[in-house]
Amino acid sequence: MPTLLRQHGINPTHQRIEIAYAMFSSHEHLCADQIMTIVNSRYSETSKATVYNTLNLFVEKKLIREVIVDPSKVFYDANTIPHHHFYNVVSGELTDIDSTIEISGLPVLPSGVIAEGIDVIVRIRPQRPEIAEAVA
Amino acid sequence: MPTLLRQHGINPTHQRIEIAYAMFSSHEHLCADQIMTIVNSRYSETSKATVYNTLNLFVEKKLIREVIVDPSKVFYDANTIPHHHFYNVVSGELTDIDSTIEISGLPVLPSGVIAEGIDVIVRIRPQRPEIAEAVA
DNA sequence: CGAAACAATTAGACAAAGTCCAGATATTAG
DNA sequence: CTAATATCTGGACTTTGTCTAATTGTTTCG
Repeated sequence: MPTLLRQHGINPTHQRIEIAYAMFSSHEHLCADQIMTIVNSRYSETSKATVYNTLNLFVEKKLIREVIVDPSKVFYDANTIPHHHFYNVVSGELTDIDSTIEISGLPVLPSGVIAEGIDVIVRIRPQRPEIAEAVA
Repeated sequence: MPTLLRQHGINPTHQRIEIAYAMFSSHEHLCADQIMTIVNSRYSETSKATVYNTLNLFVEKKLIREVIVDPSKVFYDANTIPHHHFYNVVSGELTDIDSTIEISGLPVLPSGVIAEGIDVIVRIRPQRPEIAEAVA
């Protein structure tokens, strides 16, 4: 893990290793708050500021990426290989789409800008939302 | 405008008409805060709570739709015809993609869920970000 | 070794978006 | 007119995230 951080130009400190470990061992999409809980679950203490700083640093260094689908919080994805997502608008659950999606008909970019990436989000909801809501 | 609201099952009150008017006369993507400014720019007073309640009501009644691209605020789109967006990650600007985009290779949905819609977001950034940042 | 110099972390104050609530106002029905 | 219902309001509150100033940790190098 320290090697992985160094490969991305990140000085591997204790807290950064813990946070990277949390990100890469969970194969879910976590938000800052969840990371903070995981990292502080044993006994150690990593501050909120450090969790946020570190996640932003990881994004900047392209170790992980942000997924913006929930109006109230950012998800982080340890998988930086281009792929897309299902987002359950009722439960807030975010999952990977495994198949390869082809997009055609993309327009020419406005001049002066370059593309940074394409996000495809398939918004889904339970067939019987009452049930899903009752469970939650 | 009252007719449009009624067609969507919305009781047209003074505030709701003002907010709908703001949404439909601007051909940009506005956020709650901007709507509030517009609606209160003349002399009238519409409270924050009403702006948020009304926008949520409009979304629920499918008069407008939410666009989630910015980690800190929700944009609203008066155009409910399926279409996709450019999002300038540096300036925060959100614009429509005019061309028709075809998506193939979509997976089967997980069982028990139905699709609500598909969002394609092409994230863009200025070629020389330093300049764009300096301007902003 | 020990003292600068620099990097990273921390607690807590702060900011912004959005929700909630209890009371005040409108509106409608009869 | 009055009761019932719908809507609106200010302000307190919550949540996510940022900022800052002080502290701690780590290098460097004489």
